[in-house]
Amino acid sequence: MRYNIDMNQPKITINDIARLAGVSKRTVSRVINQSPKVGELTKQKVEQIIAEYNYVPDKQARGLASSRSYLLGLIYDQPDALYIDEIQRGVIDTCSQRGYELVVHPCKYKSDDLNTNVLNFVRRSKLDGLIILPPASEVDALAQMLDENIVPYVRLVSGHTEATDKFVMSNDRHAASDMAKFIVSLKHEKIAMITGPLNYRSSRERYEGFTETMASLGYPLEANFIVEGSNQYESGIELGRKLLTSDDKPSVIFANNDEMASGVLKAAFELDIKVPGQLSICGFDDNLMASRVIPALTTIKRPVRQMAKYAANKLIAKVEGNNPQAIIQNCTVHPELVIRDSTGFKQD
Amino acid sequence: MRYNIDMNQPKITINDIARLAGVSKRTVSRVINQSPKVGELTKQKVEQIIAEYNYVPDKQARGLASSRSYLLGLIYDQPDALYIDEIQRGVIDTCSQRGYELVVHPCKYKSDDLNTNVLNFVRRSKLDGLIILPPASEVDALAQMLDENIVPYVRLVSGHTEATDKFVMSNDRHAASDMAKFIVSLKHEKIAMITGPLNYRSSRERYEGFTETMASLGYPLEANFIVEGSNQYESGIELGRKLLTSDDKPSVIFANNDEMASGVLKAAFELDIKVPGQLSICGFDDNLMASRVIPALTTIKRPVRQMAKYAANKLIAKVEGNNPQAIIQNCTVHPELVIRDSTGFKQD
DNA sequence: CTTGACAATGCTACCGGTGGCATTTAGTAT
DNA sequence: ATACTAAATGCCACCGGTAGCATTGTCAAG
Repeated sequence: MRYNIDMNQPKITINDIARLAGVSKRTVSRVINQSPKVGELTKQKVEQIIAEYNYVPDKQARGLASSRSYLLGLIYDQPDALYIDEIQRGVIDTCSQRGYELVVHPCKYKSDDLNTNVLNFVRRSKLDGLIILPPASEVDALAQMLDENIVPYVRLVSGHTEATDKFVMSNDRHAASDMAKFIVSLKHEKIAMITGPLNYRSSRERYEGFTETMASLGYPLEANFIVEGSNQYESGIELGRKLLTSDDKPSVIFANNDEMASGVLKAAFELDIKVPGQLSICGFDDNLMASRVIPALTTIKRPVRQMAKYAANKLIAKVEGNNPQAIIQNCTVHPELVIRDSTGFKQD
Repeated sequence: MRYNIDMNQPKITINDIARLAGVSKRTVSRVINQSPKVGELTKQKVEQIIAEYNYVPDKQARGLASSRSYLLGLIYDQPDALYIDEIQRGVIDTCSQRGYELVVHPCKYKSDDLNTNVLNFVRRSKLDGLIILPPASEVDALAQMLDENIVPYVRLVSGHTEATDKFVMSNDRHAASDMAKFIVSLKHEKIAMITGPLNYRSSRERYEGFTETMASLGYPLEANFIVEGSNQYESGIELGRKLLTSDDKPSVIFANNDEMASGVLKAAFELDIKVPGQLSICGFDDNLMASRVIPALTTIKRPVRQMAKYAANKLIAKVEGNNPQAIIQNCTVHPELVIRDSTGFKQD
């Protein structure tokens, strides 16, 4: 069996290519870097030789000379492995197309030394840029530090911002609004929401999108039907239990994410409340669990992979500096309602 | 606000350290690489300066000169994001301690060009070594190719092998055997198993461990109570449905993994079969879902993080070449039974 | 026919380390 | 004291690229 590449045979370098093409290495370098000041003819000649010998410039040498690494970093904290996995695959897709590699870096976003930690990470491997996932992406101090140190980055966030060069956005507000409309269409009137931590932008977006739409449709949420959770499963259980054991029970609970929605489901089960018969439950994210849980959750699906690709492309555009267009392109993504089995018409 | 590191201020290099310590850069290099041929006194002096100036050698320069990259690659395919996330965190833990970075590389393990793909990956970034996750870790052709190309690697697998220098192992057989004993202790007699694809080593280990122990305890499984699944959720639903609609129903189903066990649970729900009342269900892996599903699954927990650390340490040992001890150390991990709500005594 | 301007290409000094070999220093046997 | 050897350290070429500047070539304007 043969492979295209044989690491045993001495690696060909830019010098070899230069010699074979009968030009100087400087010219080969120009071709590699798509410099405009190369004769069309020479360019073709060199490119042909490069292709013929399957030459790939050495990233380390390139990096050493140009202080670049062709390495992108992914900063995340989130315990939601499914989300991260999806992101990674999306980023890697476009990374490998464009000659970059992805280095992953989990961290605790609310630790005091987040900044130092991340900066060290960048510095250790001379990373060319960073993609930052929520909730770390919401830490402005981090972004500011990166700005100060001239480290290119792209943040994935919920909500809208004008700084399109630094964000890939998800219109969670609109999606939450859709959820509100859907719930109203089911004739429910006693509606509760378990929000995420309201210091998170994503939580606020969803919360506001939902409650505002609800109000505008004539069903403003009662104060005691709005509770703030932690986005954790356990929090869903606890708050679900609380909502479902009060005298005045809601007939539908919208949770800020699927984790908590699953928790609510668990609480309902414990309390012997039928879903969706006596209670409808909705989540947000459409993570894997959402469809595995019984009954499967009605939720909102974000095009996570797409966001990842947007982010990678934008970041690479920033790193490479050409194509200013791509840098400022508005990358906003629109999550969609997914109706499954955890919701139903109001029963009396 | 100040950070330890300021990327704006010119980076200090080995030359600076050499000058400050009053020695040649070669000596500093020796200190960095822990060469034994440095005087104790000079060594301390240099180390002190290094610490004082927070000097970190440039990976690219180092790599260029020594043809190393301080980058480790993680090869995986598996759709189980939770598993991958856990592995990543484990690997990264030890990586960062030892000065390495992790580059991730998802791929389709049964594609024809797996070998070329992986080799390209290694070559592109001059990776120092590879950690290979199942099922890609079971592809011998891949390992062989890596051997031929002198790429260090460690494979994570289920089962045992003597080549302790190339594997981190999980004793799934023993764990499956424990599961068998547990089930027998619950007085069940009609026992079914949904295996994984039997061309996977892990599936065979679990299958054999379970059925052999069952037989030795006097409850050999009937042929029609052994069915082969794909490890996917859907497969669990389908096979669960099949087993539970036959005339002769099992009172317990052991699935090769939690994904399929969840599928079985779903099937039971559809068929209005109570779990664990009428049917007990067990899984394997203890992935996140196992505890979220209702009822929570009795399953087997692998110390995944630990395996990841073992793998990273072994790989680094191979890469660095010193410490032959660590290279051949037997890294076998023992998964444990986790009893939750999906199993119960046989009812009549 | 010169000269200038611009395009195309080459020369070469780095980038920040490593490693082979030379050199210096110190310790030991004779 | 002298020669010899091992330990400690320095010198310098090199890893494979990039980039500033020099050089060569071409064509049009003067």
